[in-house]
Formats: sequence, structure tokens, C-alpha cells
Amino acid sequence: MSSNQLDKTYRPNLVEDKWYEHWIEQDYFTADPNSDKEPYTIVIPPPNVTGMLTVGHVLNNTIQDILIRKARMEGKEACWIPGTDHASIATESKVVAMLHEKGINKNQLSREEFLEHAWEWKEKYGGIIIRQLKKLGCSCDWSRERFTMDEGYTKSVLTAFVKLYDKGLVYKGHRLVNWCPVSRSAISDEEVIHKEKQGFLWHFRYPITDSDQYVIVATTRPETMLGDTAVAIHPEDDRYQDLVGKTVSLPLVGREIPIIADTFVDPEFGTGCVKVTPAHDSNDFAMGERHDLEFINIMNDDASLNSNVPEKYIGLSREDAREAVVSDLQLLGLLDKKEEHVNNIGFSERGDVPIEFYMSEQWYMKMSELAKPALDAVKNGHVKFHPDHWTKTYDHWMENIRDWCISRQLLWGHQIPVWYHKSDKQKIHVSVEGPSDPENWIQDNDVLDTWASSWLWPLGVHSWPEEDENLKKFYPTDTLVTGPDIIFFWVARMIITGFEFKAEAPFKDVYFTSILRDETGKKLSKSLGNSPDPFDLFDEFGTDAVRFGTMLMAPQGLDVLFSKERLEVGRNFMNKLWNACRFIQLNLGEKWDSKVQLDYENTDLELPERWIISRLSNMIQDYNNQLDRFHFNEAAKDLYEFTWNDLCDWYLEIAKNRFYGEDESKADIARFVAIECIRTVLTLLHPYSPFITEELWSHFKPDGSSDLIIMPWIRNGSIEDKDAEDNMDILKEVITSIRSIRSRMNVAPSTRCDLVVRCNDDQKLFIDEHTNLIQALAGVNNISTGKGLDKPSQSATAVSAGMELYIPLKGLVDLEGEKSRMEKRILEIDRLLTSIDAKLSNQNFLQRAPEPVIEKERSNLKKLNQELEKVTANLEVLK
RNA sequence: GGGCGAUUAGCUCAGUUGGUUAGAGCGCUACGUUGACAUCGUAGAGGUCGGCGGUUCGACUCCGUCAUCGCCCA
Repeated sequence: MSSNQLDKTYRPNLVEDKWYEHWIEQDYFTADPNSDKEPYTIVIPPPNVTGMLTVGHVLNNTIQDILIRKARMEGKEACWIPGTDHASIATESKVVAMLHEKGINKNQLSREEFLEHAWEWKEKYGGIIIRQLKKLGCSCDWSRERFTMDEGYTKSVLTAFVKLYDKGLVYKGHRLVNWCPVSRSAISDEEVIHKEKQGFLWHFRYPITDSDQYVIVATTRPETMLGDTAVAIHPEDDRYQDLVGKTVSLPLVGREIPIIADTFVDPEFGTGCVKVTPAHDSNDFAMGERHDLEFINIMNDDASLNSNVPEKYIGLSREDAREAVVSDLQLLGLLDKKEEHVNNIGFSERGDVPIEFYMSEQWYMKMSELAKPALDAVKNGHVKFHPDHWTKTYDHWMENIRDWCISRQLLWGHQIPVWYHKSDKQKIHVSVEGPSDPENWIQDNDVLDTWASSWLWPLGVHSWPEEDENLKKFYPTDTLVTGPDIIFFWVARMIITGFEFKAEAPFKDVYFTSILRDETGKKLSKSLGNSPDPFDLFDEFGTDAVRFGTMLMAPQGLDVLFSKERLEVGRNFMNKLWNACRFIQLNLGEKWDSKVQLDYENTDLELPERWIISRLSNMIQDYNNQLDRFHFNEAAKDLYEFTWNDLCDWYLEIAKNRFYGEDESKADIARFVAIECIRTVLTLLHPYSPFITEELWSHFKPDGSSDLIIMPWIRNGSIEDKDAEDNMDILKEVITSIRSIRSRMNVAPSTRCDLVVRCNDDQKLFIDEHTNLIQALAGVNNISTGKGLDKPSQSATAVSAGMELYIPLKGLVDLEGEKSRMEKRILEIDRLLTSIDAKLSNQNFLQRAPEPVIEKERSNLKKLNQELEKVTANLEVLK
């Protein structure tokens, strides 16, 4: 045990780095694939390589650290694999912006030149978040750090592509995709965010060929009319039967387009007549295929209009084109009307602009067959979600899964391992290594969707398909901790790859964290500027306090309203713990031997000692139980409440009585008991708050024991002592009642008062036994106890635990206040008695309720009646 | 339109298989610098658990329905 005196307050910055360096030096984080220990593995959700730590990361990674540190203490081979993700679109757009600032246009660079800049950028900014995770205290095995574009990982990604291609699950298709005009790339359905926007519905007149009549079509996107190749009505719509087979002359363009009948058309929408633009709308695309219509693509990859439209519109942005088309139609008298309309518009997740439906050739993955085992695994509980309700969201998505567009028109990422023969366009080569005669081939230009690489994360970190000892030992992993917002993007797809490539689930439990919001309910995000910098928080409160406070405020499966004020709770708790330790240290004395244990078998413990040990034991059970079911906030609360309310507020106050008393053996027992409590609290708190606990452990550990980080976990306490808990409750109630009287009567804390207790013989024995504690903790001088005692004149009273307490106050008693207090209590007792009477006079209740429940009602009835009697009598005296 | 979740003290939230005199922290009120801690202590005020209906001897806890809020999917 260290003899250094603890400072008066805890100063995090003096201990945090010191211990982190120590842990690294001792190599505690490194996992050994050859160990005999049972493995416990977590793979980190890889953050964006150029990202910065957010409070979301703090929450997420603290949970992982809690799990991994606990597993390590439980004697498992704990392996937390860290790493980062190349984040194709996000990183590429940052690099493009950087180049733009330097006056370089991405399109002027070759692929190789661009990638050189990108890697430079990655080397410069990548790794910041890794350093930040270390600052947070994460006990990752840093020797295993991976990046999704590392050589070994890349090989995994390409291998998966090739295997799936060979099975016919990957194919190239020419169809409409979700197109992001900002990144100029296709994106998957999952990357489209639907938003409701107030817009308009325009009604246009399309002149019927060889007639002076019109059909009126309604549209929310006027500019696309330049690509119309039909007008459609519902086949059973009586209004328009005679039109089918005729043609209209498309205004502004002059193209003759047919009027067709298709059941897709909703007769209720607009006029019941719709324009059909097969190359720019997914429903129209399907209609185009059914009716063999012409597909006219009218846009460039940035959503400006291309040369397939009349000259005056070429090159216009879609917004400008809309204005031009509407005003030109109006000039021609073809604008029928314009009404307000709420549109549901798809936005690109990254670009945050409306997406286009755009015809192009892309790589797709067939999903329904792949999804099946993954769907079953969650249904039958081989993979468990916490909270469980996320399984419904998962099921729904998996059951309606659609083919996945996995190609992206970007440079930063894994280039698709497909080669086209230069002279024979029909010949393609698909392999990880590429063709043996590369000079005759051209590789596909596109890269893979980032999620089509990170979906292999639990495998790729071990360079699967190589079957090395690491893969054997640390796959599958145990727990995944991530946000529910990527349940489709990532979680579901990882389960798919787990079954497809290793025939088992990649993890057993998935814990979905809460979504962090600010006090007004807005999601914390960098772009809104409402996300505090975790480093400011670490400086202000200490890292342990931020970790503990965040865990305490994160309810199970709900959103977290994050506020700095609430971190104060964490900081205050750390300070409380520090000072409790300081207090104990100050009272140990010089000759204290840290290795000696109390011989519980042969020691007669007094009530407070039996009580605190029982409370400790309960807390250990509850705490473990909460952690087992992933209720991190409630576990934190258990520890907090024991430490603050039981240990500090009561036991340490009682211990003062022992420390400052005459009896050294009692003082020693108190030292043993206090230290046992502290050592247990430090051990259990360590996963949440590793720095302060390691520091305090160094002062309180038994000489010669190891660092706390590898101390054995504590799962079972001593036996619970119900009797001690009941009796201690009585003692606490008596003391609190006396304090309450004193407070009501404005007795100064420094003034000692006398106490008269009217009680039965058993109660007298009890009070007499604990006289010194009542005196010390309630500020009492003389105590008289007995059955026949009279109420002293001019005294305040309380009925507590079946006893009548009197405190003589020499005319200081506020009679009116006392009366109304008693009357209030009498009303309350009446209310309770009424409800008990109702139960006990109900035959059904007596017959059907279990005996302990009935017994409890009876005992309450008795207790309340006795109290009523005493309070009433005391009230009478006052009148 | 479909699904999920929430609704408990002024605020933020606990309340595991139905039986508690319904809890905590913050905030609030009063008192307090006794030799761990004012990042503190002591005492106190404050909810009948969103509305309605049902199951049950008994519901904050189960079922139905309505309302409000949030999220996801279409």
C-alpha cells in the first residue's frame, strides 16, 4: 500500500496519461492467440479514418471498453480489435475540396495521381481519432490496428467479391439507380434519405395529335417532361378510353408520343393522366419496359441537361431547367394550373441534395438468398439484439431486402476486380490477382461501396480467407456495440458475410447504443455545431467522470439528452470516491498491514458492519446482473448508490465513531470493513472509470498484488444478512427522525439535546445497545428508554419504527406546526388503512393471493394502527 | 400508408417474470465551515404513474383503444 497522502481533491490530469502509459508498457492490451484462456473479442465499429472523436464515439467506445476490461478481469483472453474505415465518399469529397483549394481539378488528374493525394491526406489526418481513443482510455489491442484499405484487408474484400461473382450472386445490370449529382456516383437504396418537402403540382396541357384537344397531365417535376416518351392513363378510367392509341405532340420538344393504358396509373392522382419519363423515374422505367417505350436520358452526371433536349435547355441545371420549362409552357398557354403539394423527395445521405433516378450500368448483389441464414440467426436467437425490439426492424428489412448496388463512380476505395479484354469486349476476367497478361485488359473503373468492404470487418481484420491462429481464436467475436442507425448498412450485412463465408454468426450479442441529442432534442452532429468536443469535456471534468457520467445518463434503448451539467454528476462522484479513500487512508495509522484479512468466521461483528457487508453483497449481485443484461446505466447507478448512500453517508460516519473511540479492536474491524468495501468498489468501477480506480488501487491494494486492470473480477459477495438490514433500517429511521425534529425545531447542529424513548422491552434493548451511535449521529446527550416513561413537557415528538421519541425543547416547540404535521400524517395513515381494509375484507383476495402478500398486508395494518394510536395520543396532548 | 418506441415529481430518467406506504439525480426550500469531501452535509416540499375501457382478488407493470411526441420503412 502506498504511503503517499492523497490530495484533497482528485486531479485527473496528474494520473490519466501516467496509467495509460503504464498499461501499454506492461502490454496488458495485447491478446495472445495461443493462450489457453477463453477468448472474448470485440471488433470496434471502425470510425472514418479522417474523422474526429465525438461524444457519440465516447458513449460507444466506453461501452466496449467496459465489456473488454470486465472480460479481461474475468480471466478471459480479451481482444479488442481497433481500426478505421476508408469511408469512400466522405474521404474523397474532402480530398477533392482540398485539391480545389490548391486550384487542382480532380478531373485533370489520373487515377494514380489522385490516389497519391488521397493517401497523403490519409497519412496526415488518419490516425487522429486513434490517438483520441487512447486518450479516452480504450484498452484496444493496438498491435492489431487495421485499416480497410490495408493490403490484407483489401484481399479479403476482393476475395468476397470474386467468390460471390463465381456463385452468380454478383452481376452487372443496366437500370435506374439512385444517383448523387454531387459525388457523381450511384448510391444504394439505404443511402437515400426521404424527406417531405412543400412543393407544387403543375398541370400541363399536351395537345393531342390531329385534334384541337388536350390531355392534362400533372407532374411535380416539370423539367423531366423533356424526356417524356408517353402519356399514360388507367385502363379502366372511363374518362379517357377513347384516347388510348392516339398520340400527343410533346410541347417544347415536338416529339410524337403515344397514349398508353397501364394499371400502375392512379386515377385519383391529379387528372388521372400522367406523363411517362422512363429514363428518370423508377415507376416510369417499369412502364417503359412493359410498353417498350423509348428511354431518353436527358441529364449529365451532375444533373444538368444534356444534348438530348432542345438546344435552349442544354447545360441548364435541373432547377433552372424547371423554371425555363414552366415559363415557356405558360407562354404557350399550356400551363393549366399550379397547386401546392407535399412531395416526398429522396436526398443523398452524403451530398444532402435531391437524388436523381439515372440510367446507368452498375454492379449489383443478389441479396434474398444471402439474407436467409442471417435472418434465421436472429429469429432463433443465435444473434441477440439488445434492446430486443430492434429485431423487428431487422426482420422487416431482411424480409423485404432488395438487390444492392455496390459500384461507386469514385476513385478512393477498392477498385472492382473485373477486367475487360481490350480487343474482345465480351471477354471479362474476374479474380483477386488480375489477369496474367494485364496489358491486354482494362480494369473496371468503379470502386466498391464502402459497406461492401466493412461488411467483412470481423473477418477482414484477420486477413481472411487465410485461416491463421488469430482467425481461429478470435472469430467469431462476442459482442458488437454500435448505433441502430447502421443496423442495415452494417450489422445486417456483417451477419450475412458471417454465414456466407464462415457458416456462423460473426457475434453473439449486439448492443445498440442510444442516439445522443442535445437538450432541445436535436441529434448531436458536427454540422449543427451542437456537439461538444470531448476533449474540452475531458479537461473540464476528467476522462473518468465523462465516461461514468455518460454511462449514467444513457438509458436503455432510448435517446440520450446530453448536457454538460449532467457530467457534473460523474465528476462529483469521482471526487466523492477520492475523498472516501482519503478519509480511510487518514485513519489507517502507520502500522497498518495491507495484506492482513479480517477473520470473519471468528469475529463477532456489530450491526453496522454486518449491515454494510450485506449491502455490499447485494450491490455486487445487482451490479453483475445489470451488466449481464447490458443495462450499463443501471449498473452504474447501483455502484453510485452503494458508494454514496450506504458507504459514505452511513458506514463511514459510523466508522468515525470507531476510529475516534477508545476500543482499538473495533477501530481495526472498521478499517478492515471499510477497506473491503473500497477495494470492491474500485474493482467493479474499474471498467467504467479506469484511471482513478487504478490510481486509488495503487494506494489501497494489498502489498504485492497486481495492477487493478488484471485483478480478478468480483461476482459473488458474502451472504446477504436480512436481519442486519432490517435492524439497521430501524436504527437509521430513529436517527433520521431525531434529526428531523431538530431541523424542524431549529436546533443548531452544534447543540446537543436529550432524548426520551417510550418503547417496549425489546425496543429498549435495541436502543440501549446502540446508544453511542444515536448520540454521535443524531447529536444526542442523554437517552432514557422504557415502557412507562412520560412525555416530558414542552417536547417535540416523533413516532418512529413503533417507538415514541420525545425531545425536550424548553418552549422552543412550534405547537401549530407540530399539530398540522401530525394531522397530515393521520390523514395519510387513514388513506393507507382504508386500502388495506378493503383488501383484507375481500374474500377473493384472502383466498387467491399468496400467503406472504396477505401477511404483509396484515403486518402493515398492525404497524399503521399502532402508529395511528400513538400519533393521535400525542396530538391530543398538544390540544 | 405500415412498423417501432416513448408518455411516472419543475427537468432528466429508474421501476426484469403484475402484490413497493411509487424511487433516484438535478433543480427548489431551510439550516450548516464538528478534524474525507461546499465537486459537501442534514432536514424538507413535490408525482397516483397521458385519457378511456378491459383482464385480475390485485395493474405504473398485461390487453384494447384514443391522444400527443419521436424514429424507421414505403
